[in-house]
Order: sequence, then C-alpha cells, then structure tokens
Amino acid sequence: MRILLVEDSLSLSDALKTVLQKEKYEVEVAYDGEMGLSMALENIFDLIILDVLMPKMNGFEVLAEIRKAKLSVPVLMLTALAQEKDKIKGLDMGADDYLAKPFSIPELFARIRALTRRKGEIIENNELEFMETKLNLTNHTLEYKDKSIKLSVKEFNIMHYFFLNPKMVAEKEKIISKVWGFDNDFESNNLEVYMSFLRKKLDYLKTPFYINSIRGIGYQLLPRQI
Amino acid sequence: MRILLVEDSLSLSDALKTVLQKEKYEVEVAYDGEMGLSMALENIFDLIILDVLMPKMNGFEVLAEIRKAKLSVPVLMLTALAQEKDKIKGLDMGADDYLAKPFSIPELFARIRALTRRKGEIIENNELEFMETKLNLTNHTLEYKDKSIKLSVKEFNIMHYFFLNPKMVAEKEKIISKVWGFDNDFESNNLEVYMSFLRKKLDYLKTPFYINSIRGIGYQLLPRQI
DNA sequence: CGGCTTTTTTAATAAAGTTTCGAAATATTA
DNA sequence: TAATATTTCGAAACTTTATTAAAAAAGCCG
Repeated sequence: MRILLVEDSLSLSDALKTVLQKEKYEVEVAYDGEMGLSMALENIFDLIILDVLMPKMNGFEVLAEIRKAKLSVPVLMLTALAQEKDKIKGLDMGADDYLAKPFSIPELFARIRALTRRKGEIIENNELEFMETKLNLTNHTLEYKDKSIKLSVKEFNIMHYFFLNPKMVAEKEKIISKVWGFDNDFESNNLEVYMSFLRKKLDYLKTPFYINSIRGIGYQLLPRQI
Repeated sequence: MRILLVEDSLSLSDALKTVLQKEKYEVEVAYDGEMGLSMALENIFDLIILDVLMPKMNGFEVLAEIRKAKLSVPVLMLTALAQEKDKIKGLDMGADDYLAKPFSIPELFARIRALTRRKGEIIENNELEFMETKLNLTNHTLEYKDKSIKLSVKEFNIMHYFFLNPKMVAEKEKIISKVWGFDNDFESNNLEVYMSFLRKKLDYLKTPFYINSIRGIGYQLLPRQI
C-alpha cells in the first residue's frame, strides 16, 4: 500500500513516516506543496496525506490540482486548521477525510484503513476488482474465473491505473506520466506496445471487458459485446 | 440521493431528517438498530448514518451485519461515544467516517458530500445535451437513446460548437475558424464535406434534430418534422 | 561473476481511421 | 435559365494506432 505524505514539518513527517512504515505501508514524503503535487501526478499512490499549511503551495491548492487532473486517489487532510470552515472547504474540494492536529496515531491509522479499504471499487485482501476480474496487488496477477496471469511491472502499473479509475477514459498522457514518469516518452510507441501486450492477456483470460482505444485521447475499459 | 438515518433519539432524528430533506436528500428513518438493519438489507441507499447507542442492537452490531451481508454502502457513524477506541472500532469494522456528538450540521453535510461524491463521480462523464442527445466530451461520442457513434476530432469540434450555441445559426466563418483555425480555408469545401459526414451520423442515430443549412450564412440545428 | 530468463525498448511494417481535394450532382435564387 | 451555392462521392494523402520481431537492459540464481 503506497502512501504519499505531504508535510513540511520535518519532525512530524519523519515521525509519521516511521510509524507508517512499521505498519508496512510504503511511504514517500514531499516537503512542500509543489513537490507533493508533482509526485502525486507522476506516481500511483493508494492514499495521499496532505498537510494544509505548507510553503510554496498550500494543501487546498494541491488538492485542487489533484482533482483537476481527475485523479481519484483518496486524500486525507491533516492540519492545525481545525476551524469548521476549513474542514468543510477541504471536504468539498474533494478530500475524503479531515483530521485536526493534534490527532492520535491510532485514530489516524483507523482512518487510513477506512480510506484505503474501499479504494477504487470493492477491495478484498489486497486486490482491486472490476467486472468480476481481480487485480492482485501483492503478486501482480490478473485473475478472472479460474484463470490467472502474471503481469510485468509496466503492465501492472497500467492496469492498476485503469482499476483505480474504473470506467473512465484514461488519457495517454496520464498513463505515460504514471507509468514512465513525466516528460519521458518522446517518439516512442511504448504505450501502444504495452496496450497490445495487455490486450493479449485479457483475451487469454476472456475477461468480460476489453481495452477500447479512443483516437487522439486514450483508452477505456469497456464491456465486451457478445 | 437516498439516505438511511438510524437514530433512536426522536428529537435528533426529526431535526436531522428535516435539514437533510432541505438539502434534497431522500431520507428514511429507523428508530432502533434492528429496524435499521432490516431497512438497510431490504433497500438500496447511497449512505447510512448510524448512531451507536441504540436500543435492541447497537450501531456496531448493525454495521457488522451490514458488512457481513457484503453491502458496500458507505456508513457514517454518529455518536456521543467520542472515545478514541470507539472511533477506531467503528472505522475498522467498516464505517467510512465517524463523527462525534455534538457535531456541526455544516460539517456533517460536508462529510456526507465527501462520502457520496465518489458514487456519482464515476458516472460523471461530462457531456453536453441538446434535445435528448448527448455529446460526450471525454469519449467524443454522440449518443441518442440506445445508440452511440464515435466522432472524429473535426466532427466533434463542429458538433461541440453547435452544442455550445444551441438553436443559434452557426455562421460558416465561425465554424471554420473554430475548427480549422483562422482564415485557413480559401477554396475548400471541407466544411461542407464534414456537414455531410455529420448528417449521416445524425441519420444513423435518428436524432430528433437535423442540420439545416441557411444559404449564404451557415447552419442550424432544427427539430426534425415527422 | 556469468549465463539464463524476463522485461523493456526500439524500429519497421501493417492496419485503421481521418482529412483533404477535386469534380460531379443537386438545389436555390434572382 | 443562368449563375451561384450546397451536397455528395471517391480517391489520395496523411495520421494515428496496432502488431511483430529483434535488440538492449534488467533481474535472477547458482
């Protein structure tokens, strides 16, 4: 489970990182809003913990950009601004929970568990589900009915992005920046190559959905017509 | 948006029901845990607000049964038990949020919006509508009744212009400058060619409007006469 | 480390879809 | 009817996407 922690106070972020890692979360830390935003846009996280008061760009601004980019990752706002209007502002801007400092670590953990539990769609154990097909997050396999197939890291990341944003159109740009990181990919058809790999695997599994391409825009998982 | 409110205190449940209805939520009230559970199992709700301290069956027990029945409906626990261990218990049992009494109504609303947002969000594919026909802005498809057809970029841009200025006469010049960019088009019938493409697609969809041409000026979407 | 497998990248080609252009057919108007 | 505008069609040029094969890189294991 990957968490992005955006928090400028070194003492707090260090402490949080340590306790989170003890609970087996993979944690990446950003020390200001700008850094947090670019990390959020470039990588796939299961949860973002966002401080409000930060240099360069505050938590509200980061949140606004994250949602503008149509990322559906759950966001937990964490802040000293315990005022009601701030809570409401944060929640209405697309945060999923809002915890005022000082908070108790066990409560934070419980809220993290609550937020990551239902990620995307239904989640059991450590898998995401979309149309009866399961993406296993621990062993990177895709499972449908009695068949299962291994995905390479790149294949998995692409599929992960689809499963986290089910039914939505995944723009090529977005997928590329998630899987290969920003700027990369000049003059390369890597994405198309991987989409072809994935289509083969979906065909093998006979999943009830297929990868539809939308010329000039990107791809979308759609139900197979029979 | 349908909400189930499970709360034994008449004064509180009445007050909440009233304010929720003012916000256009459909609200059903259960006055004890057993009643709440059976209503939750029998109907479809978008959110369940669950008190903890209740006669017959407490909120934790109701929640446990709801999750045992594999219902994934979001649950907001609402209670006087503000103790940390209760919060944690509730969240870990499958509640999505936990609010301690006394709480502020605006904060409750903000949390309700946060919890119910994701449901609508997935379907939220932005589209424009004109005469029951939808122009999907992410997919670049045009949809009417049960049919849907893909539009190419140029076709889409033209249609987009119409949908943004419905009922108006779209001047050729304007369309051309929007779709091909400034002045371009000297001595070319591209626009006419595309209008022909679009007419074919509208015929296929059997939309209730057609493209009428206004000689010397441009085009206009008009209701089809039968 | 060295050989083996797997994954990722690159490049070439094929396939599919889009746009443009010119010309012919049709319609409109004065 | 002549002049002008619009519609339609098909071929060609062009773009984007898909597929394949092979080279390069990364990972694995004794």
